[in-house]
Amino acid sequence: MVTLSEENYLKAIFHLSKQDNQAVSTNAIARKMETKASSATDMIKKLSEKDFVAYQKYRGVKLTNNGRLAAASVIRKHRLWEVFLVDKLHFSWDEVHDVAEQLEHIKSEKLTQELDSFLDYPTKDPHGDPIPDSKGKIPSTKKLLLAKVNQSQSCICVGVKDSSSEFLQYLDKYNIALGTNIDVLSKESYDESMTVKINNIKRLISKEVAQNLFVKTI
Amino acid sequence: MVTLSEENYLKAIFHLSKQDNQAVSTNAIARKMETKASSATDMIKKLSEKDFVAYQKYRGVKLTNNGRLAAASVIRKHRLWEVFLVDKLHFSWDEVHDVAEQLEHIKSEKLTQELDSFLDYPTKDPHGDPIPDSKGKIPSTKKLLLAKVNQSQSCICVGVKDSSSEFLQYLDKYNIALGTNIDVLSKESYDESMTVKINNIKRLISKEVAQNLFVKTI
DNA sequence: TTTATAATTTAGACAAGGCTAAAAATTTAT
DNA sequence: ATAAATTTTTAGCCTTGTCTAAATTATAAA
Repeated sequence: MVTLSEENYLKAIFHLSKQDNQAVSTNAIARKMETKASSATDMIKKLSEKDFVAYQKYRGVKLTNNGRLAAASVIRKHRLWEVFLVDKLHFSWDEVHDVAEQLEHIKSEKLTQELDSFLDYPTKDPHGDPIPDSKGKIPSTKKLLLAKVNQSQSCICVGVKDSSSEFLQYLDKYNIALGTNIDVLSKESYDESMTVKINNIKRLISKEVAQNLFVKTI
Repeated sequence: MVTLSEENYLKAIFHLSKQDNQAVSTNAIARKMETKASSATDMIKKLSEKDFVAYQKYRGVKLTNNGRLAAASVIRKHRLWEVFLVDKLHFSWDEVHDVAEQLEHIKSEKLTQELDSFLDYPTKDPHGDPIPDSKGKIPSTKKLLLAKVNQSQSCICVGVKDSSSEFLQYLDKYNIALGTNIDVLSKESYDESMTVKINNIKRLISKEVAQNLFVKTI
């Protein structure tokens, strides 16, 4: 049995630890939940008690496998309901959040499954965020080389193909790091170079660079 | 602002006071809510405080207009969701209750309206119960003469056609009053009399009586 | 019309979640 | 390496909704 409040905390922790399941600080959780650090500490103890998080005093928390599944389940429901509201009930994408925030806590395995089927197994919610499957697996937007990204598409840097220090230093020099947003403005067919915008600054990227940088589109 | 628990109590009171908005006892409420009389008393005070019920110590409660509207809104949502579950998500009529019990508390006027429209403005839920409209009005199952009720149907006494004192005295004598439950066991075609069960006692009702008693089926 | 029984309310306690203020641990800066 | 600043935890209190036990009021029976 997981309470409504616990579900909300799990969701918050999940979103904060996003990428590599890093430890999340008490303050970060409190900030996200719009509550006080002392309240967050109290809840962290409960979640730890129930084996949803691994907790060490003053060291923050990490989701356990258990906790990750519980969080994914709530997020799955939230996003499925968003699809329902937009696709079937004429809600606009900016109206769905508050209602989905309530609907995500409805407990019924059958309901979730049938809703998923009714909506024809969507993989993204109206905001483009991926919908976890019934096993809690999130269809990660798969990475591709920057060179493959189309004109006027945006993407986020997620890795490198060439991991030589020369290349990494090059990236560093031009402020390209994991998570950096890159807008592809135009592509030159002659030399396969591209003009991009990074941190609001236009740059020219050569074929060599574009073919060694992994991104995911957004 | 009405809490989840308050909504459940309002619903219980509404169902208990059904017909003519009679006063409902603390014990009856506690029984329906599967809780203790002392807890019911506590909640009754809160509901009274918020003007959802008129309360006199030791005398039970009646819903105020306010309370009736709030209760009807919850029941409306409950029944609309039941229709949704059965019509769109392949639930059977006996699986819907627990889920609808959760969904009925979702707060969003737009959601309710759009759901109503999506379902094509149903007037009855899958169990045949009427769905209150957006103003809280319940399409009352219209009354009919007892003589018209079919075999093995149950109904509730709601009025008389003949209001002579002779007839009323007759009804009194056999414990038939407003709200009395009548099960029609069988009908005799020869003289149009019927065998009914009232308060667990079998009785024969003549054509004359059956044609002067209004009931509604349940 | 008293008395016994049943219904209702009050008093005091508890768990869940949250808050404030103060103490303790960790980081950062000198 | 300390001192100062920040983060985190603890302690104690509050509210909601619930419970048990005891007191009070209503109702039914003799």
